[in-house]
Amino acid sequence: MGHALEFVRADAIARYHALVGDDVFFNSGTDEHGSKIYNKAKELGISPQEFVDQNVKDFYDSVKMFGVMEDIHFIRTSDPHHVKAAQEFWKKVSDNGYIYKKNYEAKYCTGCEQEKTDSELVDGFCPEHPGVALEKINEENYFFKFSEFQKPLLELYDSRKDFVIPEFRFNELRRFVEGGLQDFSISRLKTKMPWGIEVPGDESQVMYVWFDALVNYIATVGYPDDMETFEKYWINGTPTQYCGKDNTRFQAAMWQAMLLAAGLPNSYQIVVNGHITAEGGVKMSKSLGNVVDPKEIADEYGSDALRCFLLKEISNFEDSPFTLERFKEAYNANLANGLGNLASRILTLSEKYLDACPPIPEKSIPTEFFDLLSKYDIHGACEMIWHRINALDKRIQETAPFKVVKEDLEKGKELISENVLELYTIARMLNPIMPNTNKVLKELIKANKKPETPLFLRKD
RNA sequence: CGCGGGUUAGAGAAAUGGUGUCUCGUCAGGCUCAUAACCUGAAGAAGGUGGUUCGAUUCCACCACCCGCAACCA
Repeated sequence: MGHALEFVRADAIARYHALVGDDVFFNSGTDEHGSKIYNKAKELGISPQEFVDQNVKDFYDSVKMFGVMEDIHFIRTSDPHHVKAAQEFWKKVSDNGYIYKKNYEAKYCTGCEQEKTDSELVDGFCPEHPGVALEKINEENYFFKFSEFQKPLLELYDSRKDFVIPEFRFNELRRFVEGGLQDFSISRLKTKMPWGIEVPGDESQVMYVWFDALVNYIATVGYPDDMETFEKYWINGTPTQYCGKDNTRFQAAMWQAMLLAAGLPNSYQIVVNGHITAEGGVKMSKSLGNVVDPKEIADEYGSDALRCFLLKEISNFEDSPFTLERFKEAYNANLANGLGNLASRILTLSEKYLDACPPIPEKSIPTEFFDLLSKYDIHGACEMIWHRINALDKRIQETAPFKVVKEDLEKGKELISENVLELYTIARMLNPIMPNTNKVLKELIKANKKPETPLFLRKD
């Protein structure tokens, strides 16, 4: 579900930019390297490549499932182009003197047959094998001189007031960087973890997964082959990254340091979402049985309904709960009783009394709406739409065109036309939020036809 | 005193230094164009203690509770 949230929010912003005429390059991708993938594939008895090839289908499915823009670019970190980009990037960073080889001491739990990080240990022991002493194993890894980037990063943060959205995440990040940075291991011995991108000039090592994965942001816009596209969208554009709050450091600190190390311009903005939780703010987890599958929601209610919930009911940046109960409630209120019913009552009148759809003005979306979206206040933008929906319902009640039209046809037609036009504006504003509904509603209005079946059927 | 976030009606959210807004739910009334929908009205709320202020839900301090993070899983 968290994945769906990021996908849909990024898509809404991309659609907003497209709507105001910006040239949008919208990208998403999958990390396909790393030990998790490798182990899982081994478990299934297939090659890692076969495994990720299978997984990628889910990803393409979700484009439809979540109503994501069809011209989205999609990068896989196992793409040859990405592999080349990652190696090229590595060389750049290495040539600039920010990569070195160092002995790396790992703690290995013989009980789990796994390396353990300090944060995983409890009182110096593996929590699952508290009696078993940890073995220390040594290996040579490549390290990235992250520590040298404290100052440059802080300078970057100072020079870009809105570099990380929202502000409180930015503060959090700044504190982290101010607290001092340590160099990171960025490679693994191939003999231990063969599924990764080979380190240039060293066949015995592969890149550590996040190092290669982060490069996808520039690989997708052409780096290093198509520098024209790269220049257009990365150097001269406003490359904006979306991530969950758990990913802030990787995107807003490490990746930025890596870009500096390679002598490339930084990202423009990092937008950080909160997490979706289950009932009561607890984590969604299979063991607790509180997982809600976005695909099931989209199947039953449609992608627009899912999007509407994720964009309108989920907080912009804080954690928010997603439960089936809340979803249904919101669906019935916002879509069935609200938007759907409103469209139905207006279009029934217009089909009956108007000869054709009244002339539609070229532009009618208020600039305040775009202002909200430019600040990533998607929730606020939705509030604005639903405020208009409510106001229109109210106006119909008060002006009673259904009554007036029987006494004074011309006056009644005038009232109905006004309502149709307002409905059209609402439909337009739905473009970034609910792209299908935006289309369907505009078509109905132009054809002066009431919906044959309810736009959003009430569910009990 | 490791860092950060949160605490607003029964539930979920928003805004705000001066009548506290929205959605769901509850109660009463209205309308009939509409998807048993829609409109109006009512009841119902700021964790605690101090401080700044003419005035604090909003700013500050402290306390309580909840939640993230604390770096090689991304």
